[in-house]
Amino acid sequence: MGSSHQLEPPSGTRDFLAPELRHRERAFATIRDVFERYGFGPLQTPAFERIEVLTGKYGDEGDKLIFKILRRGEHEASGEADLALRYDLTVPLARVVATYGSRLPSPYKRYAIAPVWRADRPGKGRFREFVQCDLDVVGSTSPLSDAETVSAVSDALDALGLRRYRFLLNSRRALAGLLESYNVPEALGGRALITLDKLDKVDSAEVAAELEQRGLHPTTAKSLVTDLTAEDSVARMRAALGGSEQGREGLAEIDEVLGLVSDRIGEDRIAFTPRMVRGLDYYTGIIWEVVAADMPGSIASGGRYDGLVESLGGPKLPACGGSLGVERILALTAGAEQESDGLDVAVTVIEAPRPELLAVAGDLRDAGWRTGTYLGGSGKLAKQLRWAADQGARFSVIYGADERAAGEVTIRDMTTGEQTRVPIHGVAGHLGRRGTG
RNA sequence: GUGGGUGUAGCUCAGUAGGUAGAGCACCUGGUUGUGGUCCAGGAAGUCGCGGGUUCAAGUCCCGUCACUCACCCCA
Repeated sequence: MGSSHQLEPPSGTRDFLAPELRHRERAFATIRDVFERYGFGPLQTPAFERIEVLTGKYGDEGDKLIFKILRRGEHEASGEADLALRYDLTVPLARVVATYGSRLPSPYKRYAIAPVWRADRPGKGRFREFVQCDLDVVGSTSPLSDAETVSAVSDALDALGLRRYRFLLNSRRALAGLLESYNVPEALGGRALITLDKLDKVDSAEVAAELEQRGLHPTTAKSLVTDLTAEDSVARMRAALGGSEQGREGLAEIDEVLGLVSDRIGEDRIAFTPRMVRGLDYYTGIIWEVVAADMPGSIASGGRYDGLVESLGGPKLPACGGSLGVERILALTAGAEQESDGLDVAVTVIEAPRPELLAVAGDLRDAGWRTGTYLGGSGKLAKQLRWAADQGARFSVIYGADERAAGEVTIRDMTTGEQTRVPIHGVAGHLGRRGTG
């Protein structure tokens, strides 16, 4: 009845009813199992943090997207915020490491599956409240830690049944080297990289124009765009990066990670992608993201952030990690395996409710069958069978005057319509255990 | 945050030159007093997103607002 939108959840947030929630929780459990198998342990932190912990970590754009919480009490009138909802799970992790330092195992490998909030404009596959599945290694500079996070994310995607995805691999150092090789002034570097990131969506001439508009020399802009879009762009990049110290370091770390994970996750599933740029300011080395067919944006991402813990006042510890965007992954796997949300067995109630019905239902439940009794107000069997069918029940139990007199119940197979009379205490025995046929 | 589109019954939508609303599906009841998924008959359901304006009269025109949506921005 056409009432107001006021009662709907705020835009960019959702209510989850049973079928969808089950699907989600199953996915979370799958991911958690993979992470545990890699030896990561769980961590839970508060939904909100002191605001100064969050600001300045995500870049200017990112800061605008932080949900702020106003001060309360006598300071309320000031309109200032002193707390904010977490924007991701990585910064809270860095805060934990800064707080507990040496009391944590080293390296510290942790995962977290929890909601984060962004004051973003919602859109397709884009929410203001969504769950991230993060895993990170703090305290290791070994390329193995980069490789293992990539590998774990890949395993998780496989376990979720995702097929068509690819890792794009790059390095902040390689990007810095790239800018150096092409003589892009440092001040323009950041914006130039973001512009380059558009190359897969936008026409290359437009990208070149935008680069010029940002202050690059026309010749620089053109050669950058040409080299990045050429057939042999990877070869051209490798050549260009060879001319700079940072470029060589970047290439080396990229090759090292590629060499470590290619066998495990498949060579065709990961590639050095010179134009791939990640927005978050805190990355310092390897960066990667996962793209999937039929989904704009990325479904997972990560990288190395060696300076973040220290910037929060903690020890100078290297770190790397990654995060899966389950919301987007769930959108891809939804419907693929539609779980029946209802009942296995529906127990009808023709006469007044009787204890035998609960006994039969109890036996079935003990045997693992998801069993429901009719709780509606109709005494008509037709209606109750319809209810049973709506619930997706494979069997219905019918218990009326006839059956009661004989000490039996009728079991109706809802797909074939076949009916059998069995002794009232033999129902579970007749159907067996759930799943064993 | 910027620009475009949409907003009519639970869902998908129609609504012709402004004259206070329609279809399909779903739902409910009955045909079948103990048998669902077919069929037939009937029924219920909308202050036409919200607020204001023009008009004798607005779902229809104008302004505002909110929501959703597409592109940009950014991201999972």
